[in-house]
Amino acid sequence: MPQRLPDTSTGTSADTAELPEPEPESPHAERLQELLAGLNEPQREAVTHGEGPLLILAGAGSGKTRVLTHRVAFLIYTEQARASEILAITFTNKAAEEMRGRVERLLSRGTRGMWLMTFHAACARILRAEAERLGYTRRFTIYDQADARRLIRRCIDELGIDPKRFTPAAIHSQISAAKNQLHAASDYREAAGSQFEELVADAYERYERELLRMNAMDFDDLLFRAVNVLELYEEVRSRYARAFRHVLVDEYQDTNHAQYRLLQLLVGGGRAPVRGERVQLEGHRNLAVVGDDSQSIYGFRCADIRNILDFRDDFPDARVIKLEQNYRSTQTILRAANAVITNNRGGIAKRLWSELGDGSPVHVRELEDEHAEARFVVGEIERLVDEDPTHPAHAEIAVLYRTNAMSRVIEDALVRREIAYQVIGGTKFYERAEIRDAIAYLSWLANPFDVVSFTRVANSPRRGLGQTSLARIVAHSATTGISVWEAAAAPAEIPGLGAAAVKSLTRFACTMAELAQLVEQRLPVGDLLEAVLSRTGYLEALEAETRGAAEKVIEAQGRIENLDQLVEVAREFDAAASEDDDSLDVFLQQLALVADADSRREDDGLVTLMTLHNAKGLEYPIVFIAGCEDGVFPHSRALDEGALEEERRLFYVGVTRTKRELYLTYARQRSVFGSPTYSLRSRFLDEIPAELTDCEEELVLSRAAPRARAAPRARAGTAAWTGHGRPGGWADSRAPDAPPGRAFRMGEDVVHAAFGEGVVTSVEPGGVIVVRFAGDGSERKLMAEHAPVRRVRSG
DNA sequence: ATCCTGATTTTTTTT
DNA sequence: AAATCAGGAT
Repeated sequence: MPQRLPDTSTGTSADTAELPEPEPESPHAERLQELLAGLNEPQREAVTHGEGPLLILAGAGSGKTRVLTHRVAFLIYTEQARASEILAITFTNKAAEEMRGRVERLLSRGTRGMWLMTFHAACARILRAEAERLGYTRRFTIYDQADARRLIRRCIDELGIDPKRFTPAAIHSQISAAKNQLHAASDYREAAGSQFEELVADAYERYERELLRMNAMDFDDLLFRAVNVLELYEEVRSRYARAFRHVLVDEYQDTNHAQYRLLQLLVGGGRAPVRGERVQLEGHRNLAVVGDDSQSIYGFRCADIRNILDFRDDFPDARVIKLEQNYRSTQTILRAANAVITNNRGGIAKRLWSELGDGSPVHVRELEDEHAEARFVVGEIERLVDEDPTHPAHAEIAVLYRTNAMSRVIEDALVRREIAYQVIGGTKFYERAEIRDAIAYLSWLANPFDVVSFTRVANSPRRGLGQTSLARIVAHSATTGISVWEAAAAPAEIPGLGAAAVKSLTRFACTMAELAQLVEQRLPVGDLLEAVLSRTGYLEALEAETRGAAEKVIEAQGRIENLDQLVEVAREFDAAASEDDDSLDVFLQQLALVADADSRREDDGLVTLMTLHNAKGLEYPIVFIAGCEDGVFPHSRALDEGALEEERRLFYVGVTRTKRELYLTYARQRSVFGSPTYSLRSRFLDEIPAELTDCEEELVLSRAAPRARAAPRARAGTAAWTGHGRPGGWADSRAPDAPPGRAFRMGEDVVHAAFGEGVVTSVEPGGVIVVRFAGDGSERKLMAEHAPVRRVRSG
């Protein structure tokens, strides 16, 4: 918020570069000594770097967060920056919280005023202050993935696009990618080469119009619009650029183009101008980025690894510091990780080393199926906790997996053995229907144009306002240009609305008008939320269910509990928040950007379960990685898309979470979508030198022929044919490192020697693609490798 | 408008 | 196996 931005008009006098060595009599001298003690040489160099660009290449476990937090403290102690002049960006809320806590401990005081948050949160904050310049109000709504997808679905319905042929998800991911490259709808249209891309352009244009009309932004817009506003208004850009005298970015390898551009706008610098691109900006260039190209795992979110690889092109004078000493893992684990990652090409050479000794070998286990795997993991956890000489606590153990769906079986096994655990991520608190309903009520109160929230809430609880009535209300608001709120307030004006619907809507609008009064009166959001839940009849409807049919009772009770929890969250917010005029907006913004309420707890005697992606940045003495099978990890879809190297980096991330004991397990058989699938052990397992593992038979065989053991199992995989009509299983998709050009993607235009032109409507495991042909409209499954089919060059 | 049922689809990964 | 969807009956 601009009013909170410090006045930095006073120039830069004493607080510039030259003070790595503190004056002995400086008031902070003692604290500075303390701060720098215990850092190794390169770490200290990074922490005490003065002004100007800084690239820290930080291998896994090399004390990256330590360097960042200490650097922030250093900047403040040496008075190179005040708290409010620091912008420190992380990728996840979890990381931001972690960092805030550690900085507070270092400074032994609060960090208020410091912008320590995710990219998205920082952008949202900038936009709440500046969005009016772009035609939004400051109370704009943030649509999450699900909301955005609903809206896209409506757009493509209205365009008459067959949602079977082009799914909302496929179109959304195209639009999302475009936004992350800072391509507006018009840019996308210009570049569109295929029929599919033309359709996406139509959808994109409409979607954008709708978002603006609804005064709403999706996640990608937060970045895109923030960049827009900084590019369009030099005065805004320079204000923020001056305000943030030091910008620090964690996980820089995961930045995408929009994020990259945002940073350039804030600090100046940038690559040589590309045609049509405005680069080369004035600025203080106090940008410190930390990252590890080997841990880049967000390519699917348009992360561009070149941002870190080319940092020195952007800032030729950048100081580059490598952190290569690992303080986390045993030598064995590091060797295993390094051995795997060397199979990737390119990247920045690093020599990670550790003084922690060899430790145990990597434990590799083959199990019959996912249930046996889960039992093994749980049994081993019990054994370690009871028998291991180090007596690890449950909290020191993490179980990692590739996809959220895999947690279930492991959870079951843990429950059976009565071991307490926590799942990070997965089914998120805020994705539950009742929570989303409650939030939608609040969103519509805050933003009367928010059609998505209105349609979610209007008939929940049941008020007899079905699809047809809702469509009429929305259409009326669109044609007359009034907000849905206003449209709903005057039901009689809406053409075609039935008498019953008019009556019902009148009542509903009245209730909402009353609640809007409460918003006007600045009721604390906790109280407001309670009022919403009771006056709209939402809670009542749920309570009615607890007295109804037996099966639904438990569920309804759970929902009520969840809502109580949300009220609790709101009350905590009220307690913490200052007396803001717009607390409802701030609260909603916070909810939109914080993924899960039940966040990670420590020292709680809980085993932790999470996806490999969620594990980034964390460490555990004991780590299990389950599902090390080709097709699962590396994921079959990643293989199809030629993203093997990214999967390998993900594996690297998983392995390097481990301090001491690493378990890699795989199952010969696993149920996928309810039907049994046979698979081979992950190729990544074979990339670990056998002498580092405890699987002795493997040692002999895999030296001779790495796939020797796998081969017979490939034949065992013949059962896949008898199994459940998934011919080939993963075995065929195994064509190692297939050139990325080979893989077909959904929506691509292709031409077949016999059937003519068509479009890829789905990509299946085993190199099978489904193509719908324009000629006769037929849909056929083809083996991508062998069928006489090729991609039509778009354009 | 709502509810039921059978069919179809879903699983990457996250802000 | 679970969740969502489409179509039809009430």
